[in-house]
Amino acid sequence: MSERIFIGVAWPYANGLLHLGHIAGAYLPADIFARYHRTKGNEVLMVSGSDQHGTPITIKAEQEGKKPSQIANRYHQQFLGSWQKLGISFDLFTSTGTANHAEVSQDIFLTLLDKGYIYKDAVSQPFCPNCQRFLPDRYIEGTCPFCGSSGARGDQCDECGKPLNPVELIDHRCRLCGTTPQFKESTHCFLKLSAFNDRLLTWVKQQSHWRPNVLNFTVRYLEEGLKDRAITRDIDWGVPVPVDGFEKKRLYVWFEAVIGYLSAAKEWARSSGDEEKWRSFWQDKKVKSYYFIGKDNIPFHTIIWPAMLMGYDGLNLPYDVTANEFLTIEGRKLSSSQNWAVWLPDYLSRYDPDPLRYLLSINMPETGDADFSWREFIRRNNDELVATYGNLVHRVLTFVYKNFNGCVPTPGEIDSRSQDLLDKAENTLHIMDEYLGKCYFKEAIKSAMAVAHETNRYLDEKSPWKVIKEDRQAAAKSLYVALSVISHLKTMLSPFLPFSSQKLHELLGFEGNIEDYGWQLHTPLPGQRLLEPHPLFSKLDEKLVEGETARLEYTSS
RNA sequence: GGCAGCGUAGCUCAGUGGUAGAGCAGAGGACUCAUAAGCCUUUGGUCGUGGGUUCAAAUCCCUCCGCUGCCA
Repeated sequence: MSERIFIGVAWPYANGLLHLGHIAGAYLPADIFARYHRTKGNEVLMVSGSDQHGTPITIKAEQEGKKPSQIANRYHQQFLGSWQKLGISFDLFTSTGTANHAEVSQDIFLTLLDKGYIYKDAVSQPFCPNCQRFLPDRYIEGTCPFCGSSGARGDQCDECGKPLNPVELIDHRCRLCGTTPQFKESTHCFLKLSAFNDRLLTWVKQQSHWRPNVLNFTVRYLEEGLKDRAITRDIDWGVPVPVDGFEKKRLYVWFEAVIGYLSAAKEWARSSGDEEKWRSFWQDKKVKSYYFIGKDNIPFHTIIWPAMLMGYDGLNLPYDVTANEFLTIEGRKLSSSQNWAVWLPDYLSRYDPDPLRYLLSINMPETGDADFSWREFIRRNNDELVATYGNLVHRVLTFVYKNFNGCVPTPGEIDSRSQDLLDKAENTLHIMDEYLGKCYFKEAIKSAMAVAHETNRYLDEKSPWKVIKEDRQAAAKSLYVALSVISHLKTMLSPFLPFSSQKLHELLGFEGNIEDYGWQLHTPLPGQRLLEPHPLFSKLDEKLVEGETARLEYTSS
């Protein structure tokens, strides 16, 4: 029975590069999940896009003397290149800068306004009399009242990390011209989150399949009680507020960005030629919607976005919000501003995608923070990916290629030891079904690797290189079984290691796209022609550890 | 200051009431098809500290220490 699965992935902010934390936290698990479901024959819609709005982008633009849209576009192009190289298979990766997104956001806004879930209220806002404009928190700087640093911003002090309100700053001033801001009344729109508190709590408590950290965090948040939040700002970069008198205001990013999940689905439908197709993912109650995000994003996806959807009515609520924990680098918290990170474009310029996908899969921050270190990366690549799996494939393929004219041998009758191994492979496929369906990625890939391990053991027991001298038929049988298991492994590992799986698919003499062969075992046929074997992965020199780690130290300030 | 999480073998991590686990690193061995890879055997932990509940605790409760995150 084919299912339909909607996959929403966190929207990366278009003011900086992607790093491994983003990948381990959201993009890789989402991609594994999408590939798995597509291989099973399910209909998948996986979308995301770059988040182009917000003051960090306008500040960066002003610093560089460019338009915000130029900054956003530059990073958007970078993102697209990274997805392609890393094999993150979005059905659509758009941005919040499209006319479609503005239209969809305004529709949701107006509907919520109309239903009374959005109301207007006056608030006091910092205003620069010289620039004649209201100032977002980040446009105010001054001296931090806690640590005395002179470069603190209105939202936070980078030096000591304390969050701040603009009024708390000592000697606060406009970041653009240095004038001391006044406080002026401004009318804004508020989302009436308080109206959804009870409904959300009832709904959330039914989600027993959510990860405990997501569920607990959300319940506690709701039990404390939601406060209404302003969803407009006095800025000119963003989605216009479709209300008279709000011409100089914009929708606040956290309200508008989550709507991207819906607007992207609509854009995807339009470009597929069937404008109404988005409905099959958003209005069919049987569809399950999954959201892959980092843990810092939980309340937006388990509270705010569901509240907006409840208020709008008629669209599917999230089925699961799989928030991953954080990735640390060499034991230290990742920090973009301190440049303590491994940047994805940099990684991809020097290494293959699958080794990274492997490491981040088997050491995914699913239930707790996980660490990335270059030493561990190289070790996992050399001792596990190359030695256990890659070498298994290579030793079998080269031996068969040399001794059986490059063709799959004919097995004869299968003995019980061989049958046990084949059964284990088949069982593992079912076990992985179970794990992947629940988004347990670590356990899933571990069980596949256990099959590779078992197959190495099997080969040593059967030692076809010795047996072939007296009993060619017996050697043919064990090699045929090994080839079969390898063929199964390429399927099991394909959501995790798409590039090498496709390569192995071809080495084994299969044609076309591995994904089209389905989530089932494909035994090569006796006589099937193999391609000349080449190793799937390469060993990495351990000396790289030193260089890469030093590079990290050097670039971080 | 409030809330939450974490602290398990040298390293990276599993393990939520019933005789401490995996991989890697270390030691020894048999093999040679393979990217000196693979296979077998093995060393190694009073599960952060102190207390409590229980027939039984890494696992539940409390104290403290250390680290992290969120909030104020």
